[in-house]
Amino acid sequence: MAKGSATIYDVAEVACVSIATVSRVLNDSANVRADTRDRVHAAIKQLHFVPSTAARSLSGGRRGTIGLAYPLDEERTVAAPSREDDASVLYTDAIIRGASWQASQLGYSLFACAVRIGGKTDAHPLHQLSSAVDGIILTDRVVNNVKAMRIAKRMHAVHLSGSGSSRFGGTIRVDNGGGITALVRHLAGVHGTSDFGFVGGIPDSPDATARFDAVVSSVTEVGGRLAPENVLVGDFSMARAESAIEERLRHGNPLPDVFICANDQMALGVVRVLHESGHRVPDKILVTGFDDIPVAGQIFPTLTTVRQPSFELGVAAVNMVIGLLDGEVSVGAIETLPTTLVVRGSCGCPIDRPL
Amino acid sequence: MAKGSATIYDVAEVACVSIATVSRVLNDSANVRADTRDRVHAAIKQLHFVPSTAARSLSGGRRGTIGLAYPLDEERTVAAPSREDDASVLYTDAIIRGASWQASQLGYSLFACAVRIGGKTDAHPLHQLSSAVDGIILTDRVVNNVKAMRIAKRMHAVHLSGSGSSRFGGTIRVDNGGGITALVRHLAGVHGTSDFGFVGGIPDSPDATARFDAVVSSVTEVGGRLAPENVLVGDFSMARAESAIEERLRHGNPLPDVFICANDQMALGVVRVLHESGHRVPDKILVTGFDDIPVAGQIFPTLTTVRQPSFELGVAAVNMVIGLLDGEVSVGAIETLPTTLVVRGSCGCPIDRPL
DNA sequence: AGGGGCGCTGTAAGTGCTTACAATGTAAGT
DNA sequence: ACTTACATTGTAAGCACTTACAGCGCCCCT
Repeated sequence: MAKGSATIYDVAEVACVSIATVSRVLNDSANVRADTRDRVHAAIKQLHFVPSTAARSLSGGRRGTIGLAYPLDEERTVAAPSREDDASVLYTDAIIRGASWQASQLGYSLFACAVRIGGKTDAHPLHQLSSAVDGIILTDRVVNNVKAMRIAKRMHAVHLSGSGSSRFGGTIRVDNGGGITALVRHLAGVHGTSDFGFVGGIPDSPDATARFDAVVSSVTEVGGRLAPENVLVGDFSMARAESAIEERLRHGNPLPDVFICANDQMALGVVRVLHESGHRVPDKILVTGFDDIPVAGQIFPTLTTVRQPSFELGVAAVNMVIGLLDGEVSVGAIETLPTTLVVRGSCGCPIDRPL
Repeated sequence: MAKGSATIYDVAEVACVSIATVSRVLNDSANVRADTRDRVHAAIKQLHFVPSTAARSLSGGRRGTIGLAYPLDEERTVAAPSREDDASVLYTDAIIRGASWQASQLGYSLFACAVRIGGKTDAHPLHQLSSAVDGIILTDRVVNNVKAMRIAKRMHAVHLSGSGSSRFGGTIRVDNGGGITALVRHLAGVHGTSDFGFVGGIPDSPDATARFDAVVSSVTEVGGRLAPENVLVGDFSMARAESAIEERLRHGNPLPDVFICANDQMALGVVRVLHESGHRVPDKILVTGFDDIPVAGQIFPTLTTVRQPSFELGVAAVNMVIGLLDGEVSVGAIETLPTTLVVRGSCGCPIDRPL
C-alpha cells in the first residue's frame, strides 16, 4: 500500500469540513452544496489524495474493480515454463484484453489473475482476488474448481463456460456447437468428407467436451463416420497434439479424410507432423482448427477454423458482471455468443496464399 | 467482496481463543502453543474462513499480492479493439506469464492490470492496483507516466525499462544494445551488409530508443551507413510499419540492404509489404526483428531476430519486488537480462524451412 | 518459598473509509 | 413571529484485521 499518503482526514481539515462530507463528495452523493464540493475537490487535488481502496472496501463501498481468473496449467508450465505453446494462453489473452478494454470503458479496472489448475489447486489467488474486487469473471476451466464455486456463491461472478451454467451468477458461453456443425457441414458438403477424425482438448474443459459432442452429433447428421481410433486425446497444447498424431501414424491404419482439432494450436502441430510424414495438407488430408488465433491466417497452409469472439467474450463478461452488481442482470442469466466458420486453405478451399 | 463469510471473530469463538491469537496463527507468528494453533486451524477449516484482504491491508499487513501494470494503447485499441496485432500485447503477455508463474511459485498472487496510455491517461487503475498489492511492476511505457512515478515513490516498485532507471525502486532492463550490436555485426560480417535501414518503435518507449541508439552506434562501429531516409518511424504495430514501408517504397530511392525492425511484429509487416512489391526477402533485401515472438520461427521466411527473455523478465521482476519487500534488495537496484541473437532465414542465412 | 524470566494469550487502540442518525441552519408556509 | 420541512453538515459506530502492551501462569534458580 502507498506509504504516507493523505487520508480523508487531511482532506477534511484542509477543506474545513468533516470527513463525512469528503466521503460524500467522493461518492458523488447528492446533498452537498456546490461551493462545499468545490472546496473539497480543491483540497483533494492539492493533497493528491487518493482514497484507500482497502478502507473503502472494508467499509462496504465498491472498489471499482473486477477480477478475472484464468487457468495456469501447472504441469505444462513446470515442464516448459517459457514456452509460449499454450493455447489457453493465447485464447485467454484475447479475453483478458476484451475485458480490460470494456472495464476501462466503464470506469472499472480489471485485475487478471492466473490460478493454478491441476495438482493441488491453490485457492489462495482466487481468495486474494475475490476480496480485492467487486465482481469476478471465471474462465473456462477455473469454473470447475470446487473452491471457485464456493467463491462464486458468495459474490457476483460470471462464468465463461462452454457448457453447464451457473446457479450462482451469470454464464456466458460460445456457440461451440453451431461452429462445429457449420464446419462439419462444410467439410461434408463442399469437400465430400465422410471419414472424420478429431483431436480433443482437456476433458475437464467444458469447451472441449462441448466441441467433441458437437462433432459426434454433426458427423452423424451428415452421415459421416468417426472411428474411435481417429478420436485423439490432446490437451489443447501443440506438443501433446503432435505426439498424439505421431502415435496415430504409427498405427498404420489409413487416416481419416480430415482431422478436426479442438483448437488452432493443436491443428498447427497436427499439420506440422503430417507434413513431415509426407501427408500434405490439404492435398492428402484436411485439418481444421478452432479459435482463429492470429497466426491461423498467416501460416501455410492457412487454417480453416471456427472463429471464437474472444475479445467480445471479455467485453460481454464485464458487462454482465457490472449488470449483476447493479442489479440489472439477474442471477442465472445466460448469454451465448455466436461463432463463425472461417474457411481458408487447410480444408482444401483454394483461398491459400502464403505470407 | 464475499458476502457473509466468516470473520476472525467467528474463528476465535469456535477455537475459544482471542482474535489476536487467530491473527497470530494466520501470520505464522511464533509464540503460539502447538495445540492452540491446531485448534485455530481446525476452526478456520470448519468455517471456510478466509481473511479479508481489505481489512488486512488496512491494518498494515501484507496482502500476498503483486501488481503488474501494462500499457493499453488507447488510440490503437479504439480503432480496432479486437485486432491482435499489437506487439506490446504479445510481448507483455509473456512477461505477465513469467511474473504470474514466479509469483505463484513464491506464494504470491499476481494481478495484471491494463493502464490506458495516451489520451487522458487515467491513473485510476494504477491507484486501484497499488492499494490492492504489496508491490508493483511497471512495464515499459507505463513507467514514463507521471502518476506512475508518484505511485512508485510511495510503494515498492520495479520498473521494466529499456533505459533510464528508477530512483524509487528497482529496475530491470534487457540488454537491447548487446542484442542489436550482435545483430549488426552478424549482418556486416556474414552478409556483408553496409547500407542499413531501421524501423523504430514508439518514441516514448525506453526500449525503442535504446534499440535505435544501439543501431546507430553499432552501424558506425562496423563502418556501415544509416541514411536518414531509411530510418522509418513505427509504433511497434504491424499496421503502422506496413504503411511506413509502403511510403518509403513510393520514394523510389534504392532500398538499403537490410531493414532492422524494432520488433518482430513490425518485421512481419515489412516482410509482407516488401514481398507484395516484389522485393523478396532475403533474396533482394534482408529484414530482421526483435523479441522472437512465437510466430517468428513459423512464418516464411523465418525471422532472424533478437530474443528477449520476456518470460524471464517477468520472473526477475517478481523476484526483485519481493526482494524489495523483504528488504533484501535495496532501492535503486538494477538488473540487466541478456538478449540472444537468433539467426534464421530472413537475414539470408540458409536455415529456412517453411512450416 | 519467593522472585525473575519467559512463553503464551488477551485487551484495546488504531487503520481509512461509509453511513445511519443527530444536529444545525435555512426557507417556506401560516 | 412560529412552525415545519428540507437541505446540508457533523458525530460516531462500525468494517475485519494487526500489533503494542499488559497480564498470567509456569519453571527454574537461589
